[in-house]
Amino acid sequence: MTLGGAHQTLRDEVTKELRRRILTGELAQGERLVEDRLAAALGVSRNPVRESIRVLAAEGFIQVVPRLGATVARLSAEEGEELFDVRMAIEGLAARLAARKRSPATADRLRRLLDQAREAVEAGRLEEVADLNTAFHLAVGESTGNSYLALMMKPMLQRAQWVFSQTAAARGPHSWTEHLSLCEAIAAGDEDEAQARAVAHVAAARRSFLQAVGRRTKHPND
Amino acid sequence: MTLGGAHQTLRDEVTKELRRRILTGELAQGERLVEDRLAAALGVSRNPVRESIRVLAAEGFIQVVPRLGATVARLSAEEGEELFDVRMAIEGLAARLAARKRSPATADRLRRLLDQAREAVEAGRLEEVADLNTAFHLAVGESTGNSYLALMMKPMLQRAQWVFSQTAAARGPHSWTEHLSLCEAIAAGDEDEAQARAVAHVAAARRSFLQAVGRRTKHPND
DNA sequence: ATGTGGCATCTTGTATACAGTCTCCTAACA
DNA sequence: TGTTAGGAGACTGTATACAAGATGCCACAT
Repeated sequence: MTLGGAHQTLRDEVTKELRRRILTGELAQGERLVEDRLAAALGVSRNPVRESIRVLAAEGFIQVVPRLGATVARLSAEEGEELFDVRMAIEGLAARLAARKRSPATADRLRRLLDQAREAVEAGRLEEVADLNTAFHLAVGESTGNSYLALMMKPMLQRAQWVFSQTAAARGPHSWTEHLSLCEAIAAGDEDEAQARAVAHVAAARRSFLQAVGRRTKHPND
Repeated sequence: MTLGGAHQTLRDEVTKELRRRILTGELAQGERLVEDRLAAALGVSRNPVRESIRVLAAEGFIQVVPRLGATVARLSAEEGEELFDVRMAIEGLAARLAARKRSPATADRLRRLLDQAREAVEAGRLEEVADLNTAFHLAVGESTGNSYLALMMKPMLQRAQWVFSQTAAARGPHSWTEHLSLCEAIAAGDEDEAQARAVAHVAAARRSFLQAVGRRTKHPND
């Protein structure tokens, strides 16, 4: 098949590939996903494609209308902005719980991800930077030991990555500094500070987003 | 087929039916889900069953191990308790945003759901009570106008329903009173109060849960 | 010119078939 | 008695086939 590398199941490979294409914009918002064509393009049968579509629909990347077919979901500016409200609540909680449950292994893992991200930035590997950014946020969620939190954060963070890639809203070195300070607060076990820094980080991301889409928030008092 | 009623697609019917069986405990934790047998039992082919399994796996109800098969997820007491942390964050946010965006239609809808729940309680229709409880919480999420919030809340609330059904932790009339006061705070547009009441409601639910599983929380300072 | 009915085509939904892998039992051997 | 090789059965992964609904175009009528 066209998909490279060692794989477990075609279904998983297809899911990853479709998700990647959506995140990078290779598959545009609203684009129709015809099972036959996707299957042929990926060199698989329709079955793995169909199962992938269900998964990505559950994650909110694809909209399915029975009998009519699947399309890449559309992402309005409002929907993009709304996501930040959810992120602040969830990632604030995640940072707090991660700080509460701090361990050297966790701190190491977070710092290592930040190192990798810095390297990727210096090498100009943009797509990898975005992936590592998401991985860092997810690692915070996983280090809480709260399995459902981690489970729900994964699609949320991927969606956040999508929001940024779709609006061409990039964040500069500020983001890295914010990650680092969050990491240290977690390592220090300072729950309040960790939550505050996570919330501030997401709020800063929202400002970048709003600037990119050229709108003002209607609720500046958040 | 065995599944009654008018349906759009078998896939959706199967998903609903499997979810229902998991929520009611008809399908027990850890129980193996053999595609062939499920398909035969529901009178459909394996394809709709497989697609359903992917959806329910994404929702966290089913665990899938490639080449080994699918099982109903296991829910430890710890995982049950952890869910309440997420719920407090998310439902607190939902209540706040619902209050901010209040409308007569929203208030009507919430009150109507509470009425139905009261009727179901009086008629002793337990399963319906649980469904209406979930529906109320979801309606709060939907009335925020934040589509992603509503999307992520749905599986979360279904999981919460599962947690309660699995631990035989029922809540008495307190729950109804708490819903009512939350409803009024939202209708009044009092953001702080709405959030506080939602958080308090979930916290009360957690106490019921902990009492049912006979454990003490390790973090009474939340 | 315009609206409408019907047919051809495309696409999804569902079922069936086949292949590969995992499990478990059995039996032979140390 | 314990251990391991082998093989039968069971189940998942993937592909293909068929059924049915949706779309769009064209001819025909007005």
